[in-house]
Amino acid sequence: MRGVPSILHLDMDAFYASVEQAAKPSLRGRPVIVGGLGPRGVVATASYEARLFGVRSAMPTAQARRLCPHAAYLTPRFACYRAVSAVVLGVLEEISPLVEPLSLDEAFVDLAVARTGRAPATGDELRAAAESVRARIRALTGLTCSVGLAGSKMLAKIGSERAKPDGLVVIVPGEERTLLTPLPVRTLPGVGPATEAALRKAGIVTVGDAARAGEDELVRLLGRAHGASVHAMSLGIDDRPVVAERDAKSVSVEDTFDEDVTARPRVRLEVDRLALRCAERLRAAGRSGRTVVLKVRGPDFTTLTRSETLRGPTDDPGVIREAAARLLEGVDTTEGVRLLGVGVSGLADFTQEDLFAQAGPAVPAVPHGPDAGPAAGGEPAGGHQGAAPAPEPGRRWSPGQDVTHDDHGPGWVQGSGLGRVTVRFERPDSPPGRVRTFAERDPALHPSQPLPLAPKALAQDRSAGPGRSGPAAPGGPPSSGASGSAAASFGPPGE
DNA sequence: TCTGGGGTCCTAGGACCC
DNA sequence: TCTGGGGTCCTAGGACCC
Repeated sequence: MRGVPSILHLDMDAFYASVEQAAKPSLRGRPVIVGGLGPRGVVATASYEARLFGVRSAMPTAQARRLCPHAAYLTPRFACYRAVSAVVLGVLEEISPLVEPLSLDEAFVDLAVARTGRAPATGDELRAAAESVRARIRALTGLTCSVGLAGSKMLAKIGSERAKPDGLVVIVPGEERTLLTPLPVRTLPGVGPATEAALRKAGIVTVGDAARAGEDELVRLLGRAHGASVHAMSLGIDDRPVVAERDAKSVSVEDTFDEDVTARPRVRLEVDRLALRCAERLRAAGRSGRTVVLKVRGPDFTTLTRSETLRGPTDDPGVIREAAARLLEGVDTTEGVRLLGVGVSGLADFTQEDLFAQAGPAVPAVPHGPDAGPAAGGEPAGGHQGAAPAPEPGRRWSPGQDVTHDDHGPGWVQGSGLGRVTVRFERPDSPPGRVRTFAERDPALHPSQPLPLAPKALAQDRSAGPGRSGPAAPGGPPSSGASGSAAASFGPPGE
């Protein structure tokens, strides 16, 4: 808790959808939905135009299609979102060394620590710093964001929520309780559907109710840590510091199949693939871990996990694959599986080279008792039963994907099927483009890299300086570093 | 209309050790 | 012969977040 609102929470507005609209001129002002497009996909982000039809994040895409059939439905392009996110983080890091990213589109910043010179100290200076951040992000990316300023993380986040879209809300220290009291308990971080239901049963509906209930009662209802935390938050007490650089503690990959997979050999094959993908990610991150986790979700959506801790950390694909395979032998999949996942936790900073330590489990392997492998015998050796193949990255044309045609230049895939692909030829800085249709195997059509957003805005920013950053912006001179790295970071290929 | 993928943190029970 | 408490590690599950 601080006497000045020096914690900033920034949230990009409808981030994935807004990036798509910035990259694809024909989609501006239209409903855009980014997410999984398969039969079991869900919405990741809906543009504000799509929200008018009731489409929300986490909604099944099939439901979104009924609510808003005329929207553009696009597959996420994470390489592009990561590049834009890097530009945004660059802006934040210009003003403070203490930046804590929460995801590609959200971050906390501690404004009490300056990158250069004196940190903004008064309410007016803090507000000016926040407005300059918003203006700079807009200039560099063309995108809008919402910002909350408060004396704690919780309130800064509540502030940015209330600022949406494209606004700034300052929560003045001293007014926290008045603001919080009437809000639904669900507003507090850590209160989800289950906690909300448990509290409602006890007659606790608002933040004020929770504060009045007292810590002992909340601990009784929610358990030690959770109860104490909800109680403190309900009083506006939140001393969590902004923490930069947090090392990942686990790495995992998972796939939901278009149809449940029942054939045991196919289940084993998918677990193998996932284990190899997981090892790749681990190695790419330069990490290794001791505990291998297998995740299995059945047709009824119940999920189980099985884990095994090795004697030493590993990033060896073979070791991870064998551990995952051992774990699978202890799981009955005769009813079929909806999802499989493989993860590694207990991450170490270094890669252990000791092969002996990697060779086996730390505890005796899964006992080969009566319940060790229930399905092993009666498995129909059958074929693949129509289940869709695992996603093949990059093989098929997917809606939203960047492409280049030898004659027509850069564009993006609007749709495909029946041996044909439709492509719209436009760029972030062009007028809305035309659509052309090709054979799926047309040798002149190639997957390509995302183009940088708003190059005009970038050029303008370089020649004229930051348009609205105001007098004596505390972030120091507009660095060309952010825009330079912006362009550079569009280089590396996505998957 | 059934419900993605990547994470984090907490709880609880049993094993094992002192 | 019976009884005890604390600490750590491992496993499994669940809630929550974006």
